[in-house]
Amino acid sequence: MQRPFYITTPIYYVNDRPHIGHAYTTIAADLLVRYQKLTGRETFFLTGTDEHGTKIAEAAEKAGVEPKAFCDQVVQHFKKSWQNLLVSYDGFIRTTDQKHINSVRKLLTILNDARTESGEPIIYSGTYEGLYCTACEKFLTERELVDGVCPDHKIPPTVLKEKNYFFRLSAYLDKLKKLIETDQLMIRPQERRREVLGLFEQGLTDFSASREKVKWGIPLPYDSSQVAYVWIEALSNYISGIGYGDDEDQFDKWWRNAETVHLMAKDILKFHCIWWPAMLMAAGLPIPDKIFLHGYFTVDGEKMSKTLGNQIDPNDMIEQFGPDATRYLLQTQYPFGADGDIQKSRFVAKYNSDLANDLGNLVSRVAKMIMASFDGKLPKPAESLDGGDEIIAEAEKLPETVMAHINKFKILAAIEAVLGLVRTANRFFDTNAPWKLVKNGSPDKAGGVLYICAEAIRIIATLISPVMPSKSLEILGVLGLGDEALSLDNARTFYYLEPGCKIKIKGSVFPRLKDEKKKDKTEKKIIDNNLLDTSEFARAEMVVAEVISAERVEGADRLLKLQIDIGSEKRQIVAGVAQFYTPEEITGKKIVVVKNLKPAKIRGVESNGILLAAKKGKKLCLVVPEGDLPPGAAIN
RNA sequence: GGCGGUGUAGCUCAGUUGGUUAGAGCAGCGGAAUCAUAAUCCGCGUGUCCGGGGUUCAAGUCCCUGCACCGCUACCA
Repeated sequence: MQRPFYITTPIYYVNDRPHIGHAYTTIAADLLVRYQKLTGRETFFLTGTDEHGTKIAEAAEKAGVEPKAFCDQVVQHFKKSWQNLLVSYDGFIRTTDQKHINSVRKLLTILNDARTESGEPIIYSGTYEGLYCTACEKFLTERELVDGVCPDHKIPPTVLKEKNYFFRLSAYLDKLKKLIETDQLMIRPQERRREVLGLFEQGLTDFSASREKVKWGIPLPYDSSQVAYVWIEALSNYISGIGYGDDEDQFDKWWRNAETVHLMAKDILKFHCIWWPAMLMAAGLPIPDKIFLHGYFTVDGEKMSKTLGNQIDPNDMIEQFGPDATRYLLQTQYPFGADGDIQKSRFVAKYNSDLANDLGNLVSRVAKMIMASFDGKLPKPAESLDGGDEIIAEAEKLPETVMAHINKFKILAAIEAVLGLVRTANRFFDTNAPWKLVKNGSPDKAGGVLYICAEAIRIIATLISPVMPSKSLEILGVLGLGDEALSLDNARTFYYLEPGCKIKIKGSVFPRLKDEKKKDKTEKKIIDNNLLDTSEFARAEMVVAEVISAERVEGADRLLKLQIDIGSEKRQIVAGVAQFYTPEEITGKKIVVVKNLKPAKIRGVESNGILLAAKKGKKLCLVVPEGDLPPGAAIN
């Protein structure tokens, strides 16, 4: 008997609607769990939402509702999206659920009482020092500051200390490192595992376990003036969602006795691969078995961004391709785990070649011929068909091949293996040409060809069902089967279909799509939102300037410090062009600068203005006046 | 600059612990067939496996080095 299988996605922060990134991870998890289910394994799939924190509280206030009510609304978008994408989770944990809160409080209590092997408390009190904006009532990172002031309130933050509890991560580092090295905590892909091990070399410090100033959160059981730190709270969802502190039997089953897998994108590597196992060790709980971190994708070679207008909305894809093909297309763009590029132009081509031409057409030609030549009844198998033994062998071997890939998270390889059988079946159909056999008076032989193809289709539909759950059922329906047929065991055995069973097909399973480009609509929308008033544009005072001298800024490889002449005066600016221009090259050039920009300090160097340059990918060019104009000439 | 990654056919990528003539899909060209969603099937690729060293009987596959690119990170007003 196999161990039960437990898989999670991260919980998603509800300050955002679900986007393609969320969808990608969640579809992958759903697909992996469905494959496990095919083998007959008991499975549990947990996803959910992260709903605490200052940002949420603020967003709720803006919307004029209580935080909880605000979250309730956003959560519906997530649930709806997952439903639309055929994601079938077993648990949906919200960090505002009472059972989550209870669970976190239990964990915190245990951690607070626990001691390290050398007898030190795991949780200790310390001070956190940071930049605090009194108007926001929150700590800001240096990165968030604009010109050294709070971007919202334009006031400088004060350096403030607050009491925090800390988690003694340092006590677990050696042990944890060994667990990772020995794969007892299996981190995949390998490059991510190396990255984690690299973090140990770079030094890891204890982290905050609580915050004092945050209000929307879970108060510590032992100090109600503090709230559990976001990562402590969020990571706990993986156990609160399966009964920790609530239903011990369930927790035993899914955490202590199951194979536990966390799936996520690589950005949250440190928290999951280091903090989370350390917390569990401190609490005396088992660590997860596997952590898989998939990569990031770009769209048409560029990072997704609103200004580029190259985002992919899962809902748009569903509208164009349907939920099954959307899942298929997203998972076949590049290998799972690696970084990759999604090219929208490939969607239609891939859909047509794989799904319409190969799979859909196979189903169609086989079913229609059975209907036309065999009265819609599945004919009997026949002997000695050209390539018959080979296709049967390939089909019977396929379940093992597919699962071997899936168990290594090689989703693309698994899918391609299934598609291989589709191609074999089309080839088999062609070489035996049953339509000729019918005409030549060998209907039995023709029937045998069709029987083998029908069986291949059944096995294909079963093995692709985790990727395309509803389309697979539609295909099985053509063969007169339902979801009871969906199991790996059934896929392993040929001659499952009874000769004589009714075969019927209505339309096309995957109708061919026209390859046309009609995305102008969305592009226009984005431009409209960005329209400027003439007066707004005029606020930027641009002038021609001459570079008098230039030098590199020490310790920064992108920065040049420029002394420039703007006619009325000489001033200094800092520009991020060092990778494209040497100081010598840029000296003497006439450039365009915005002169009425707030002064700023960059890398400790004062900058009074910004120069104009055009950049695309790896190329950057200064914007220069086409003719000869003196410094100070205004640009309108 | 630090850490990590990548570099194989026009494009997207496979190439397992080093071992025979380096593969697949897509696109392209030519042909066959007409059951089927103008879908399918067959044939066609001498690719400096980024460059340079090295280890080895043997390297796309290991080691060193250089270059290019990507991600995170610091700095990009």
